Amino acid sequence: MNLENTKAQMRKGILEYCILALLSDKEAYASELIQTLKEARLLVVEGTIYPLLTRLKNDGLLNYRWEESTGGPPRKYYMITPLGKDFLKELAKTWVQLTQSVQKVTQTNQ
Amino acid sequence: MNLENTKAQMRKGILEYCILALLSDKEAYASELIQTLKEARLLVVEGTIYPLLTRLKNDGLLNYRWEESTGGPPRKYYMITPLGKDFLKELAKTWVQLTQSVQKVTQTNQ
DNA sequence: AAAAAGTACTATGCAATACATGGTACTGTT
DNA sequence: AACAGTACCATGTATTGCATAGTACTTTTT
Repeated sequence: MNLENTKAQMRKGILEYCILALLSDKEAYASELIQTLKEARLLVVEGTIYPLLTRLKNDGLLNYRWEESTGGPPRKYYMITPLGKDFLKELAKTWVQLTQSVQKVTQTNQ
Repeated sequence: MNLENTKAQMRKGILEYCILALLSDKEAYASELIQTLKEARLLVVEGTIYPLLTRLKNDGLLNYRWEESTGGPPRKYYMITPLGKDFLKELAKTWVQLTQSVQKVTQTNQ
């Protein structure tokens, strides 16, 4: 049992929600998302985010377009789809309910 | 991509926290924990909780004692250890930080 | 001009975990 | 004796975060 591992487990399933939320605000490419999440102390790495974006795109929650970069290779800018917005709404509800449940269960002690 | 699946993913890693929190309040056996979590709308099933309790026990965060039941087979009452309490404190911190991060990332939209 | 460094995307494999499923064992009721 | 209810346990599967390694393009350094 290791704390870092448990932290990683807690992050599971939340990334989808965070990424959809960020992209519902404005489109972005992968490295940009990593940077934003890092600033919010949500550590994410390339090996996590690229497969996740591909998954979300394959499921019709995201789309992307290529854009040339001033330096470096072209970027894939991801944007949320209407289906993605619907899904985001559900995830937001789920998240609120989950935090309430955890609150309820953990409040008795300390 | 399926909402129920994503909900399950969100629950991941939170169960450990919830169970330690419940057991820090008072000892309990598996079916009792399932019932309590159910009442908090945190759905858990046997196949999830038994391996989890065993894992926490093997890692020294929990202990148990057998107790005869008035009806049915004897029960394993689990209780938290000092190490478990330390771990719980860390998990509580982690959870607070995580919810803050999610808040930060998801607040811009809607 | 060639080499190095930086940026961005992609592919593969592993480990951890929630859950489905099926099974064992004990008690009390019919 | 058969059945239902309670409680615990074992095995296999799917999903997912992450480590690792690799490709491709551009700019800077030598």
